[in-house]
Amino acid sequence: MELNNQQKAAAEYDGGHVLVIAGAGTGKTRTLIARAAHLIQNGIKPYRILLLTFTRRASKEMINRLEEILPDRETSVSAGTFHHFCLYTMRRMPKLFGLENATIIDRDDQLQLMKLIRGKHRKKGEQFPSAAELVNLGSYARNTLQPMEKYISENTDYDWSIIDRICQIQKDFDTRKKQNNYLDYDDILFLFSKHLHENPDVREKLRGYYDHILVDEMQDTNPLQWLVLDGLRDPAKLFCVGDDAQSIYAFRGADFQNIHSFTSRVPNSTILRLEKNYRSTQGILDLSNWLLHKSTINYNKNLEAVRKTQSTPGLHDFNSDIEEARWVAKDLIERHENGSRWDEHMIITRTGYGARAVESSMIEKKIPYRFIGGMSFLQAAHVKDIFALVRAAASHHDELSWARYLTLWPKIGDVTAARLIEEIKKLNSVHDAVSFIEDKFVKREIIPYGLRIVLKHWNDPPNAIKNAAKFLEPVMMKKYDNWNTRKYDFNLLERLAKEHRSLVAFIETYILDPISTASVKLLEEDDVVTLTTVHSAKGTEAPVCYVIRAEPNMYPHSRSLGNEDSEEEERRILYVAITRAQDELILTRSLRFNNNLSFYGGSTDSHSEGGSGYFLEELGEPLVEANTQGFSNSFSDYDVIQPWRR
DNA sequence: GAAGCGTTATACTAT
DNA sequence: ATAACGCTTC
Repeated sequence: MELNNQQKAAAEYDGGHVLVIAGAGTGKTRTLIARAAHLIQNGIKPYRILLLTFTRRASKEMINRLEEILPDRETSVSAGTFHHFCLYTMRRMPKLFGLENATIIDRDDQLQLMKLIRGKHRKKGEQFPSAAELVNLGSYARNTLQPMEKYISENTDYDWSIIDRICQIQKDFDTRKKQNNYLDYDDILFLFSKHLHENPDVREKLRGYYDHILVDEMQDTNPLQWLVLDGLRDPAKLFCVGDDAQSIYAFRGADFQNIHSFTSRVPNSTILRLEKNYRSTQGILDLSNWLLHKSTINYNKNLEAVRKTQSTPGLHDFNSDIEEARWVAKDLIERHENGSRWDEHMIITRTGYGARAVESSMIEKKIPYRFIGGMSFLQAAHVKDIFALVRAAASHHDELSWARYLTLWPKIGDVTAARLIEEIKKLNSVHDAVSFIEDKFVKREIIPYGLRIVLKHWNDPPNAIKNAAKFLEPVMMKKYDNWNTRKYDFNLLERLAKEHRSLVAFIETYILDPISTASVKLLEEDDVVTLTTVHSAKGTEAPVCYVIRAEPNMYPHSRSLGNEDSEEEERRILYVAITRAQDELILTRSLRFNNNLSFYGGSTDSHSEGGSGYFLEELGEPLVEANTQGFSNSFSDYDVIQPWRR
């Protein structure tokens, strides 16, 4: 593999711990792979290298590329996300961590559980933080290692009376999780890190496992994740790669400044830099540099292209998001007809919701695409129904799943289900629970029968899913009026299940790394346009990138207004979006709703102080080629039928 | 008292 | 598309 001097110095560094500060497009991934290959070639056993990435997608890609350059060797490097790594390490030694029958729960389950608890604490008609906010507050406090009380009092305007109650709710939430043997995302890291730091046996054992720990996207690790890394180092050496200008996970507790304190936090460590951009043309980088230079923060970044080809980003204005979407589809088709592959194009959106119009246009024009980061396949109500049945059969402590399964049946509502679950929790096993339900519903034996079916196929995931779906079909047919479009999803689910030996592992895999509906449907097709959120686009690139809805209230997003740090993070989000482009960058926006009106009610008058602070307000030539052809005073197109309202 | 139905509000990023 | 909410029915 060819490397430049800086990349080579990093890949072959033979000292203590290292932080590699690498700007966008400077060959971060390439250097990480080269580092792993270098270590293996010098006699390090692959399984003694731990590679932590942010998504499973990234770890898969790195392993594949590593196998390409080291074809004849054993290349099974230990790789995964922080959550994946922690969970599976604990699963391998369940007794050490006291984790034998844990069920992993996702955000939806957290919300569900929180709603139950909030309901008990809230007085009727009272304004009180939503379940989602309560979950967020708790999660943020844990990920930043702060006491709830301190975090809420310093960062919200709630009275002490409310704060006390929020803290009590959090305690109840934790208790409820323990009763149900639930582990949420934070618990996985928290439990792992707790044992790592408090139990010397665990610590010695784990520290002996690895010689080198390679970490991607270091700027997005939060204090809790840092605790995990910190406990694993020495003798293992850290090799962390990151870019402060690409830190976009503050909402999850990451602090872009953590990059700057690396050498003080880690004794015997060095900073190396990668500075040459291989990805983009200078025109794209000029715009990126301009964006960062307008910040009050000095990122000390000035990207310079190695590539000699020139291109100026385009800026296209439209009357509405619908016109904008149609133009993007039309432009894609033109490029495809001129010989480009679909997969050379990436459409980047700030929010999943903001991509709706574009998605409709793609469907309408039959452009193949996959959506990364949108609504997860598992979040669809009908898939959750199947999973509830499977999970209920896995654990009689899993109250959320039992509640969902039981309330699918007529005449069983929340209250009846809750009563039954109270009894079920006192039993000793799932089998006792099923027998109990059989006794309770002697005249409705179909209700326990579903559980029997799943248990019968327990060691055969695809058949368990197939039979569970078949069993629930009459119920779901009644529940969903668009059943015909939903039912095909179960074939896909069955196919996914084939790759797993146990039902629990199957479900866990997709809770830890959800897969979007569109990408499941396109498992076999690979020449597709990628539609992605900025957050999911991190680490990827494409020859042609459309940054859609690059308008006021999106960059910065209206929800961030008023908080300087949040607005600054929005700048980095836009920076990440535009630095994905290799050959061509196309910014599109519709100003129609934004000149005087706002989506969320805040003032968008960008000329007043503390206004929208729109990042592209003063953007013009020569940084971009402005195109206002699509923008007119004609309102005629606005009342056209909106394609997604079919 | 509990279930079930119809109406309405809501929509940022993610392991 | 989905969940919360209020109202009616059993």
